[in-house]
Amino acid sequence: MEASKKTRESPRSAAKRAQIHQGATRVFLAEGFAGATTDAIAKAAGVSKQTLYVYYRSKERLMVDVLTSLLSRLNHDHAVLQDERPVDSLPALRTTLIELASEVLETVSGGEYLALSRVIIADSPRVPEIGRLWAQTITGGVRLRVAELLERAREAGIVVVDDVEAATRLLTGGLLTYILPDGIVAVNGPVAAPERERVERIVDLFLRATT
Amino acid sequence: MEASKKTRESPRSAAKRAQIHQGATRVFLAEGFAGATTDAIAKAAGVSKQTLYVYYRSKERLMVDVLTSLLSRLNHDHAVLQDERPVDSLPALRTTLIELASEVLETVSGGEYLALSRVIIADSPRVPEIGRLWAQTITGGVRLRVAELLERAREAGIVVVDDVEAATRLLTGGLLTYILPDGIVAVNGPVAAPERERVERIVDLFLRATT
DNA sequence: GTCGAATCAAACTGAACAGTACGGTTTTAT
DNA sequence: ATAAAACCGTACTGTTCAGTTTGATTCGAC
Repeated sequence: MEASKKTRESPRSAAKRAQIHQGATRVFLAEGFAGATTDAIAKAAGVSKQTLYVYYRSKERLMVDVLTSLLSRLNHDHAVLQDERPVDSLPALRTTLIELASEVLETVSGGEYLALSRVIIADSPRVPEIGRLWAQTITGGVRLRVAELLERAREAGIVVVDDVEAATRLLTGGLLTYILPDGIVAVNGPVAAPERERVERIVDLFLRATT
Repeated sequence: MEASKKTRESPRSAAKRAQIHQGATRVFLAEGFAGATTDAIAKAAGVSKQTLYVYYRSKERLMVDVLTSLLSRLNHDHAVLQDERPVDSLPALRTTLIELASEVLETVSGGEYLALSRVIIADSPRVPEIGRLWAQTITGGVRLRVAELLERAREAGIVVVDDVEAATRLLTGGLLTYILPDGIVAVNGPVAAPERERVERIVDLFLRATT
């Protein structure tokens, strides 16, 4: 038996809260902030509107919570952004970069990431901190990661780069063009991620500039 | 029915229409579609709401008109996208690419382009043709242009590129990272365009991969 | 000056929607 | 079994806003 006292705080049951969160995620991604009505969210979550307002004080709070979780989840899904990877030989660096690129492009070309980005960009004037978080999350994270890999490879004498920042921009930007200017407005489902071979060609081209 | 009489067409005076158009542009860029009220637009244009609805049948029509004009204007401002440029020597190619990059980055980092992009991205689910137009307008246009320049340079034996598309993506993407993932959510005015020297470094790095 | 077209200001209509109130039903703990 | 807590559905409130109506005023041609 638990001796926990029933403190009357906002969350009564974590499961219910998750259920609302989940329904709201679907509706916000599909409709954006303005387009998502609280009635629709309640219905999608299988919950009465009343209950929704017990768990979340306002529609805006709910959305910030939903977007933040989504960003955090998308970020943590990327082992390649966290794990140690070998860069101690040119083939190793090449493999690492290709893996990183493929994995990230996979995520970023999914309908979920694109829809999320659309919502965040639209509302960034109103909720600027979410905008900043978004910019840091995948694209920014990848840039940091690539910069770090290149730096290590340079110290190991594998590559020659006098301007790590420029090199990083070149590679990450080159990869993301497949998604970002185009996919963001391609509304009909996810956009096609470039095939592995194409990614390899870009990485190889990039490596020609650094050796 | 008599086809005689005077057909009451939408525009009565081109000047008034332009006046409304101009006011609406300001308000839409600042507030987005949802945030812009027709009252605010009428006020900004110095026109009564009544008159506004004489010239435009709905708020949506007005916005499509405004966005389309903006895109077209931004596009035609770029001489470097239209004019013939020399690529018959490596220094000439280099200069051409740097000029192209600088000019485009100048436009694209301006608050107007970023605000416009935000609005279009937000509403692309509702008005997909504007989204497509946007993707083709500057970023897409630059990509076509760079591809063409590289192709010509390759035929002239100036550079070695076995995959023009990959090379194009690498360069344009590398340049646009300065703006696109970051600037789009940086709401406080325009974002800093990279200085000339930085642009030169990216172009030089890119050229190392193609020679 | 006169007449009609264009414009203006302000009030109105109807719909959408965030958030609340309320009365009834289910769940959970004891 | 019982009561409290959580939940449900529906209806209500107040507000915002696109688009319309009204009725008055200005402008331009003749």
